[in-house]
Amino acid sequence: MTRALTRKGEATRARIVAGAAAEIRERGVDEVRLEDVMAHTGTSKGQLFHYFPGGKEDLLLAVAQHEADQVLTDQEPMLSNLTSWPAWLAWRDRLVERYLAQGVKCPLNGLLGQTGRRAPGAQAIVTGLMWRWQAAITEGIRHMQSTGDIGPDVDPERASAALLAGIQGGVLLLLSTGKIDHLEAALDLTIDSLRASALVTREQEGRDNE
Amino acid sequence: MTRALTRKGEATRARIVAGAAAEIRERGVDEVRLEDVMAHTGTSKGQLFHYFPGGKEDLLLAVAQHEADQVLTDQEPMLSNLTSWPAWLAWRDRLVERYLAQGVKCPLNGLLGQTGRRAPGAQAIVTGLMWRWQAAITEGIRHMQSTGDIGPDVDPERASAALLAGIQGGVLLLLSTGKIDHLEAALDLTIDSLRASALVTREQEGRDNE
DNA sequence: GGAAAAATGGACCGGCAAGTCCAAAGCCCG
DNA sequence: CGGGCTTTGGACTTGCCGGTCCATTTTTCC
Repeated sequence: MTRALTRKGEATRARIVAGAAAEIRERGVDEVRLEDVMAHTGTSKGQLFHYFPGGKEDLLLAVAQHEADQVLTDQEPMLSNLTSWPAWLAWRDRLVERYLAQGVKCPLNGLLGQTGRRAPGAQAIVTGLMWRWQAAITEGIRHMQSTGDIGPDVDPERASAALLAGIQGGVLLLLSTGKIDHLEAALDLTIDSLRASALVTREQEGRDNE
Repeated sequence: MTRALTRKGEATRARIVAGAAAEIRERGVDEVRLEDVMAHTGTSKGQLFHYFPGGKEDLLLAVAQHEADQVLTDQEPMLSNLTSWPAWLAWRDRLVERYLAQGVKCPLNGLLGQTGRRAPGAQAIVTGLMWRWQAAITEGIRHMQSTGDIGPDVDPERASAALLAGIQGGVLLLLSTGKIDHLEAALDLTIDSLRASALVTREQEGRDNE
């Protein structure tokens, strides 16, 4: 049922999504007019509604999915290999670098809370993104626990929840203040505290051996 | 220059701001029509433009200021008295309680990033809010340092930046997932790590005395 | 090579909501 | 009490923009 797209159609559809995404990053979700997308991608209104029968909302959904996936791929291969402290730091640096470059243009920014309530699908996409993101971090913490680099008292779910919150808040503060400091502080302090969890354990072990 | 408002005018203006704020909390910024505000506050279009010559944007600005102030007053008197660990916990509880109650309706949510770029004033209001918020936390940390409840190695600016990021991210994740867990985790783990900073210092002192 | 399906272009419609305007009413103060 | 201000009501204008529709061209596939 799904397919009736020729190769050309596929390409056009992809061009529209990419162009719309760029436009949204530039201007913001609710500033983008279908007309802008048409101009930016060299397409006509007929095409837009051909490929996205649900109109704007439909297109927005596709863009959101596209961008959500992008967020995670941008963190690879670091995010999936949080297996040593240098790897964690590399991941941290990638995040900072990425968001510094992105600056104030957050494509998914508009999809939260009420803004996203009108499009339940968009909400779901963001939720899914957060879920996958946190799962990857949890995985990393578990691995570090297995090697003794993170103390066994740390609750991986809770710790990853806190770390993800720090990241999201850091980005949000970057958006509103233009400063990267909050993101850096949140990452560094949270990661440091994970490292400390192992040290404390080791100290205790050391003491036990005395 | 500022005043040409009679008492009645003042009251009407306040009624409009309060009503618009309520409407925005309920429906979201970009879903609210001037007409809704009129209906909700029993006013006419003439009045709206009389009190807010700049139209919708002008009104939105007033509402934003109103809500930003509210965010901080809601945390008082705890926020200004972070002078003992019980006080910190009380503040933490207040935050959780407040955002749990607010749930998914964040009035300032829409003002960030691109959405707020069209209204530079709104951006400034949010930035100001964040700045004041962080300053209060910094103050609390400094005080705890002065009593030895937080280690001297902690950088108050950096720590408060991280904590604020955790809070913002926690609220954002509450908005998108409906779960309060992230906010709680961020608050608890960050505060715990502040407590730990004092313990480490004490341990070191203890060892120095050995 | 030709029919069916997909892709494209763009004119047109319709509704919605912000903002304008002015006339009428009410309030303040000498 | 009366003139000039503020306040109020609401009809009207206006532009915008999403969505519809159909005619034309291109592709696909037998």
